[in-house]
Amino acid sequence: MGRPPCCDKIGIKKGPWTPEEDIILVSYIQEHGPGNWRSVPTNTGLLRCSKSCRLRWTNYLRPGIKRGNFTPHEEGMIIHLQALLGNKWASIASYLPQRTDNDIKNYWNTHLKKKLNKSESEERSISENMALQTSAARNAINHRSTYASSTENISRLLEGWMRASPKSSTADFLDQKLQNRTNDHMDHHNQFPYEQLQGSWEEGHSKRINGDDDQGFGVPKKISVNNVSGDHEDGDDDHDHNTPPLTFIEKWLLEETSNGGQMEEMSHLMELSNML
DNA sequence: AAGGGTCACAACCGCTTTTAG
DNA sequence: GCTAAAAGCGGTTGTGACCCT
Repeated sequence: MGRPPCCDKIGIKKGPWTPEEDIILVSYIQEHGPGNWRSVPTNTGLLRCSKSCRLRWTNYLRPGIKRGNFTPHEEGMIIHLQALLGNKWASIASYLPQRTDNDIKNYWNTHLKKKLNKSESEERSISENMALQTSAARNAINHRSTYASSTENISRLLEGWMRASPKSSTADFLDQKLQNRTNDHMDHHNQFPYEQLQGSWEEGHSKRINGDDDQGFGVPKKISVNNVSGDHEDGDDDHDHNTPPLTFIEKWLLEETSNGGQMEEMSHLMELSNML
């Protein structure tokens, strides 16, 4: 038959995680690595279901997560990607490696949706006067162009994003937290393998970006069909080693930045994305 | 200062897909 | 190949913080 049940539902704790629970979970993952979530509650004694442990790790405790305000660049990326991919938050998050899908989803629901609705209605009132086309695709394109022309030096930001070592605020925070709370127990700077965890995670991300991961996200793969050929054959070995090749969307963002608009190309892209 | 409204975000719920037995 | 649990994902909710009157 199937697998044994992961955890019985009786006695499962719900609600916000306490710092103590966080420490237990992080310590366990430090030792055993992420994965095999079924065994986490049993082995740690946490009164949480495996699902809750996984979510807590991926959305909050995982190293490399950037918290706090979204940069205009990130905001623009999300708007772009949402217009292209829809509410595929996990796929969108794969292009923003320091943000979680949950974070992006929350930011979209609380900030960007309202923002776009507002500007959309403003645009609609203008377009009524000017008798412009008001198809959703064109609206989306206009939003993107506004974004692109208003953000400063996106290509630099993107480059920074691609190269940034996610020595994260989360890691620092946890380091600090662990140090504060369990000062007597361990030497965190030596024992906490953030670099290892980050490394494996980055590798995974890089694979996804490159489309090498057979079990990776479907959407970027689809997009890679349209990928500009020659990305990998540009001959810059250092680039290949240090930064993943640019995907279709990343290239597009860079090009848009340098060319401030490209409405026709965008229309074409929207048509393409609608076909996918 | 107090109370009501709004916002932001962590966490949960439920559905779908993947995988182990 | 089938079944059932694990894992993944998107939608929704609960709650604390903040703002306004």
